[in-house]
Parts: sequence; C-alpha cells; structure tokens
Amino acid sequence: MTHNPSSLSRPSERIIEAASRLFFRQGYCSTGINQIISESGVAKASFYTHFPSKEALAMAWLRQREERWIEQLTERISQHQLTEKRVSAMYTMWYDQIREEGYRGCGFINMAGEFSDEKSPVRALVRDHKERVRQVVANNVLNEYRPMMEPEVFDELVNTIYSLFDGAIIQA
Amino acid sequence: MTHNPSSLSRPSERIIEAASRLFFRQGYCSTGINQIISESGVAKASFYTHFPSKEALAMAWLRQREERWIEQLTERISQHQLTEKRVSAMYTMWYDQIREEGYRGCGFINMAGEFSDEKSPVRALVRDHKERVRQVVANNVLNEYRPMMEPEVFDELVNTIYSLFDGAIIQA
DNA sequence: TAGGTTTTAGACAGACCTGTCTGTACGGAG
DNA sequence: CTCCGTACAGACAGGTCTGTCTAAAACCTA
Repeated sequence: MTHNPSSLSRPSERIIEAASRLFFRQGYCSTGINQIISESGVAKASFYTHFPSKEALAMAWLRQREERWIEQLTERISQHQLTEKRVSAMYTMWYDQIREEGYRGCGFINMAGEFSDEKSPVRALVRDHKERVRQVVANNVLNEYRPMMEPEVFDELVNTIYSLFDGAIIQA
Repeated sequence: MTHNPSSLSRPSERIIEAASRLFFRQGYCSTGINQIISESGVAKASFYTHFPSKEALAMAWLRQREERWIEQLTERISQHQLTEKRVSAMYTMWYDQIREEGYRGCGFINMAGEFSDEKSPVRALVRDHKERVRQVVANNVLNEYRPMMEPEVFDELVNTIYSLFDGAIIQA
C-alpha cells in the first residue's frame, strides 16, 4: 500500500472519520450514505464491503467513541489517588468534552434519540455505554469507599454520583 | 361543531399534540407524516390544510413550546424579589423540566440538530429562542445588577449565567 | 509480467416518504 | 332542502434513500 500523504489511508478509517463528523454535525437521519462516501472519497461499493449497512456504521462509530471515551476516563482517573480528586477529574473530563464538542450534546444520546425502535441494537449499545460508565464509577472512582458501607448503600452512592455526572452540571 | 368527548376537538390541536409526542420521542426525521396523521386520527388532506408542510408543523410546535416555556419562566421568576432567589427559581424550573420530560434533552436543540442546513428557518427559530431566554436573564433576573457595573461587565455576567443554564440543559 | 485482490464510478431496483389529488360524508346556516 | 366549509379515506406522483451490481482501473505479490 502506497502511503497516502493527505488523508487517512484505509478506506474504513476514512469512512468512520467522515461519518463521525457528519453524524455529529447533522445527525444520523439527515446524513445520507452518498454524502458519507462523497466526503470520505470512497466508492459506494467499497463502503458496503466494509460495513454491511448504514446502521452498522453507526454502531462501529459509537463503539470506537465508547472505546476512546472509557479509555480517557480511566486514564484521567488513575492519575489521582484520593477519591475526591478522582471524582473531580471525572467532572473535569466531562467539562472539557462538552467544550471541545461545541455544545452539541452527548453523541450517544443524540444518536439514540433518532432510533425510534426501543429494541434497536443502537439503543442497546447506548445503554451498554451508560452501564460501563457506571461500572467505572463503581470500580475505579469510588472503590475505596466500598468496604466502608453496606453493598446497597454503596450502590446507591454510585447511582447518585453517576446521575450527577450523567445528568447535569447542577453543581455549578 | 359538536363537542368531542374523548380527545381534543380541533384537528390542528390533535396534530400538534401527536407531533409533540412523536417528535420528542423519535426525533423529527424518524417520524413520518403518515404516523402523525394516523396517531392524531386525522386525514392527510386535513393535515395539509392546516400545515403547508412537515417543517411548518415542526415550527408551529416549537413556537408553541417557546411560548409556554418563556411564559412559565417569567412567571416563576416574578414570584421572587431577590436576584439570587430568581436565579435559583430559574434553575429549579430547569430541573423540573428535565425530570418531567424523561431526560431527553432540550427539544429545541434536538430539533436543530436534525436540520443540517445552517440557514434553515428551524435553526433561526432555535436561535431566536436562545436569544429570548438570554433577554429574560438580562431583564428579569439580573436587572438589579445592571446599574452596579459597566455594561460590558454586565453583558459578560449575563452570558456566564446563561451559559451555565444552557449548557446544563444540553447535557441532560 | 501475471494474477488475484481491492477500489472506483455510477447505473439501477426497490422501498419509503412527502405532498397532491379525487371523491365522499357530514354538520350548520340561510 | 340546499349550499358550503371542513373532515375523511386513500390512491398516486415525484423524489430521495439504501443497498446491489457490473465493469474497469489500480495495487500488491511473486
């Protein structure tokens, strides 16, 4: 494979890159396959050799985003020892995120909102994402507190912290 | 017109009511005209006598929402004299809102996100909405502070308060 | 150079969606 | 009773979108 000087070499990467930009800016429904292949400089047939459907592309994109997101979250958290510092790091990350993304909301929620079917795999993926974040909160952020209280109380604490994290900046 | 015992009498109201529910739950693109007329129990021809297009319906819905929203906001604010109480009332209203709406985010932002064209009238309407909220913050919430500082400083304060308010809604 | 794999360009089918049109039903006003 | 405005049902046209297919070009390996 000759090196491609300007853009990403592999078609599938170019596709995801373009889809990421377009889905985020325009939403899933408003973005057509033709626009995606046009902006990624890929033939339609190539698209369908790499992704079986448009929905599959959306899922691939969400999965990649999920991967990076969790990765970054755990990395930031691991830089601190104190539980309160970890919580703070979590909020900082969230804050940075919405700043850089230009106030367009959580990509996962936005995407889920465009799939009317409650049983859609995309919805499931979004639910999984939220569950994983909750797990990170429980295991990486608040784990020091776990031995100090009853399991039910601990779970409730996790839920509370997560809800604040997920739902709002009410703190500010 | 005979009184209709069960549902709303006027077709246009039934249409907006159904659209409100569906747009909110499924998003604009995923909701078809056929679904709207089916759920509102209205013939397609009737729909198009009341609204020239699907987009016009969306705008009508947003306008109605806007009206009620601003109305409720100013009413809640006017119940308090102290500026800090007014700010607090503003946040309380926002909090109530996201609770009752089931954490699906700001209807305006969600809708705007589905219109790719930056110059779409829907986008303009959403921008107007945000500007009106900003005006309310300046004139009804923080107005007591206005004489106490330079105009630029006051504007900055308004922007800050509004951004927090706005950013919180988006995240939810 | 030869051969197999991947990519490209774009025509095409089928589904779906918006918006139009035709024809019918019904209730109230004159 | 008759007229008129409004609502109903649904077929239909025009366009758009996804996903398939063909045929040629480019690339990599040997």
